[in-house]
Amino acid sequence: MSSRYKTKQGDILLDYLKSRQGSHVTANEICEHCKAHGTPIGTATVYRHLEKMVDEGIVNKYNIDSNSPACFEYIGSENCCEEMCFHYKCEKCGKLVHLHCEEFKELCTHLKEHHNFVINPMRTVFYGICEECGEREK
Amino acid sequence: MSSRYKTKQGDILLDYLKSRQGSHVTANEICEHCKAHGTPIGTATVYRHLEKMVDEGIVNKYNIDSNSPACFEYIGSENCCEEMCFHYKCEKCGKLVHLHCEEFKELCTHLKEHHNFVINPMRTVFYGICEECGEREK
DNA sequence: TTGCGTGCAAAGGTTTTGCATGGCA
DNA sequence: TGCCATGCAAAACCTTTGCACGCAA
Repeated sequence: MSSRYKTKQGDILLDYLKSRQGSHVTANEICEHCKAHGTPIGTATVYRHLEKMVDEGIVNKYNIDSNSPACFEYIGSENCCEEMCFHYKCEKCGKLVHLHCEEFKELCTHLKEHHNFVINPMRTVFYGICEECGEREK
Repeated sequence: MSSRYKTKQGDILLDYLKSRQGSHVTANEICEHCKAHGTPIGTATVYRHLEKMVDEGIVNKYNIDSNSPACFEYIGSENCCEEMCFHYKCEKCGKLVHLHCEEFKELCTHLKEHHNFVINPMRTVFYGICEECGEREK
């Protein structure tokens, strides 16, 4: 955490998120995990930390369905930002893939020039079906 | 509606959704509209119809943010997929904008050809800062 | 000591559900 | 007549907020 104060709860949360890197977690799952490990953390605290991390760009938040809880995923701080990478997530297997691609850069430029929209690559995720899952369905 | 019974409420809802084709509406907006037009329809009824229409595939449902209401959009029975529309959402003001754009189609093609990823435009939302909010910050 | 972090409980907002009533066929 | 649709109110859920207390620096 790059919060002002370093706290036990912040450390635990960050560690847990890191340990789950590559998959996603709900706020409730985090709470359950902490409780099960003898260090319960209040829901509000969990949400407050998650929000902060999302702002910092080290965690992504996905809203899959308005009725199911949001999913969070640790993505770290070093990769991406200036590199203009983006992510796509497979709706079938849940795999999250990082891509560096000129084509995406072009789209960003286009959005900016023609639609005056400055994209935030950290938060934008493409949903769809990945190669493996596509093959499997044939 | 292709429900079992044809009802006044079903007709009104479908008509309204059709009249808003190309944009999206929340359940609450629908309720307000109906109330304002002298034919109030219960929230539960609105949701029940929307759910049915989504199942039938004539309406799309977008979940932008876990805290804001879901958006619904009439797409009819045939078009959608070839239209390749997409959405972008402003992180500042929360505005959701709906675009039909060739550039996006190209990105989809590219992702498919070079990365073997078949994008789902229904679910993909671009996040960033819109024109107005960008201006305001200068 | 200062002021952020925490946790509880309550609030806020969206969506679903139970149930009695109304309306279509 | 039989059964689905409706609407109200309440429930269910996720998430945020208010507030008093605890803890880091």
